[in-house]
Amino acid sequence: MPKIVDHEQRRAEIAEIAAELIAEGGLEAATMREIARRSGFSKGIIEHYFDDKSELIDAALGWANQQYFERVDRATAGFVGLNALRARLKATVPTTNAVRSEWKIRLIFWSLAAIDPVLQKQQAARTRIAVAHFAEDLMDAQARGEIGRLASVDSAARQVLFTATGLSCAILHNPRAYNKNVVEQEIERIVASSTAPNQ
Amino acid sequence: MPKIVDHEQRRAEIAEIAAELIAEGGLEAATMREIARRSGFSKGIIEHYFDDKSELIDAALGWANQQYFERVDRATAGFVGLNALRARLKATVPTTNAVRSEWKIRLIFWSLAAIDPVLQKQQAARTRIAVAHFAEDLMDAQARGEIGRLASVDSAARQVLFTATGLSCAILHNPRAYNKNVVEQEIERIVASSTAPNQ
Amino acid sequence: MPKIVDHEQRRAEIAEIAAELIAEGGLEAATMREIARRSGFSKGIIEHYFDDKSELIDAALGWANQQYFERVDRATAGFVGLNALRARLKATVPTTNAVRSEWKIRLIFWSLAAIDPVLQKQQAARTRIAVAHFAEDLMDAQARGEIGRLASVDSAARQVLFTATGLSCAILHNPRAYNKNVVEQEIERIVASSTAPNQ
Amino acid sequence: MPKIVDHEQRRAEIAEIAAELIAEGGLEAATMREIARRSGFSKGIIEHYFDDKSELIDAALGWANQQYFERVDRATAGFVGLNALRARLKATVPTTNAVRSEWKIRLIFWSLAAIDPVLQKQQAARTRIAVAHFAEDLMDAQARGEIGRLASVDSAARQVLFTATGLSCAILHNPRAYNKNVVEQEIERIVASSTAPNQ
DNA sequence: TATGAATGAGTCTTCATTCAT
DNA sequence: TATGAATGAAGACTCATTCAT
Repeated sequence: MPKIVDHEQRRAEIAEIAAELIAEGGLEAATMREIARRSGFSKGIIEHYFDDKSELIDAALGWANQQYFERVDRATAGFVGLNALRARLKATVPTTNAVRSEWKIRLIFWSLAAIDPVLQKQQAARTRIAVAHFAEDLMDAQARGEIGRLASVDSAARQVLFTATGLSCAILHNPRAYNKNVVEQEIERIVASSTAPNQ
Repeated sequence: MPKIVDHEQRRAEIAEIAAELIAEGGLEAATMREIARRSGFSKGIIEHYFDDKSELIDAALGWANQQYFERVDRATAGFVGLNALRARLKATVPTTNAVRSEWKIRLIFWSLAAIDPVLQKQQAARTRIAVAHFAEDLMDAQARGEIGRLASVDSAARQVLFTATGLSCAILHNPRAYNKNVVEQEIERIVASSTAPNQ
Repeated sequence: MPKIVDHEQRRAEIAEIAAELIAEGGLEAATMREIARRSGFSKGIIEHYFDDKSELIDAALGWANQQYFERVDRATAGFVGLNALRARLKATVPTTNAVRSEWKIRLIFWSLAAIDPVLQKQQAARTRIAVAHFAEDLMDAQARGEIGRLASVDSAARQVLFTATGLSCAILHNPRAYNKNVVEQEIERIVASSTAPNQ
Repeated sequence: MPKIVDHEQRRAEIAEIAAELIAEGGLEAATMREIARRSGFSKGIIEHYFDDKSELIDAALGWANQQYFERVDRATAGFVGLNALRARLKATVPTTNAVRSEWKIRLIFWSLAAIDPVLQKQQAARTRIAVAHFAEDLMDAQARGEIGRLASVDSAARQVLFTATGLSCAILHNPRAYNKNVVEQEIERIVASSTAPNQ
């Protein structure tokens, strides 16, 4: 009779610790040894749940991304159109430590994806999903008459994503320059600029 | 008298090789051994030019950044206002292999900077310089009457940078989706959106 | 369950080998590689037992010192007063290869301690212990009437230690000049001189 | 016409710097690089004066020893008998930084000599010379009637050397416990004990 | 399921030494 | 006489991975 352990939950637990370590000290800091130490498991047990280190890293990055989508879902719940867009942006941009960690991991993932074609495809897919979410908000806004007719919703959505990405990177490297007010203004600018009539 | 070698040039030579390796395989690929191998020098000689690996990595990142500024300078030479802005954006976005490499390195640097406060300051400074360049273009455009009066040149310049950043990341992870035409359209969109009258 | 190994014993085993190497060829000879080779273990396993090389060296020095105290305890067992003092001195002075090795290590440790304040404290403490043992012998001798009343037992004990130290260094560097008889005479001189009535 | 440089003086200059480095950080600290750096000469020039590193180390140790004898000569000049003995001891024991450095180097040399037969012979010779000097003082003291007839001058001289050696090591590792007064008492004790009538 | 002992490749770094100029 | 460029061996250390128990 085997001891009952939820395999998936255990994997997630380990992946989360790996993600934490990555956020704290980069990929190099996430050694099997340290993951084992911090999780309280032995080195062997981790190998039991993850064949490989790369598999573990994948899981850590996946975990971080899942956190992102769950958080955005919570943040946008109950909102539609421009308000949903605002909430989505607010939940995306690194203003809290949790989101900062997320962005650290994301940048690391991006730099890996810039090299590895497999990760590149994953990333392209994620970008598509993110654009789709922004597009949905914009279409709702259009439908509700909050904004005028956009020449291309998709194009506007991409602009939102791009600008939010650049803003997030800037915040990440200069958090002090971006307090709550400044960030809100920047978000308003993104919303206004992407939904301007002639776009 | 010792063999005559231009110390600085030799440093740049090695830094370039390191930058190449980083662009090809990430920081991990840039081992002293591989740098030595590819440069044709022995391992020891690299220590002669760089006290430390971190010093070498710094030099590699610095080299990449210098390449960027030199390239942008060449690209914008002879242009003013919106045309300079267009040229600057075109030279920034990763449409050639050289610029792709640059962006790979930049992302790695950013992910390091997200963790290391010293690099963070460097990056914040670079962001300021980049914004200043975009702002200059916009002010010229204003002065020449190419665009209307901007509420805030600095704000518009930041928007340009942010969007260009996001666009560049997207191109990096999905180069096929961004052929010459698409990229040009995106650049036009950035220009139009940041200089729209109500901004 | 993992392979069962007595962690402490294994540490002692490795420390002993390190001590041997140090005695044979100085600190420089005690490389991790050589310790691994001679112990029959791989290089990596030594890290498993010692975080650091300095920790390993500490252990080696500690091992040597422990050997010393155990040997002296055995040598003085059953003796009291002057006879204990004689036995203690005899067991201290490098007349056998084992004790020679011990003194080699001791000198290396002393030269390290001359530079490193932490080791200096350790050494000062060891000196105090050694003096205390000699003092005990002298007090017993006094109590038993073997010798007259000493002006200062502690002072006499220090003199014993100092002279024995100098003698040991001399023997170490000129073993041929100090055969069994000569050494015994020297020991007698130390005993006589430190317990002379007017001291 | 070659540049005029006093070969021997230059050697001594370099040897002194090496000795300094050894006293500060042990043998390991005396790298060719650091010696070159601190002396202001290039690495190559040092090789010009010393074929080998070991030759340089020898010179450094020799320099330190020479300093010792010169200093003792100065200290004992004008003194005879017991006063010369006292002055000699005072000049031997590490109460100043210069002498401390000397003892640090001496201990390092001793630990090398414990391993290397060649150095061992050198050291044995030095010991003989030191004993001879102490013996001379004692014979003068005898001749002048300062002390009674010694059973063996040589034996007493050796005792002086041994005790002074042990005392010096103790001071080296616990300088605070040995202020000027304590050291003078210890020296008096050495003199008294080695010249006691029944010795 | 779980442990941690053991391995060995690989990393950066330091160093004495050689040699062209 | 003098420089410092260049070499290559050797050092400590880290790490993912394997495996006996």
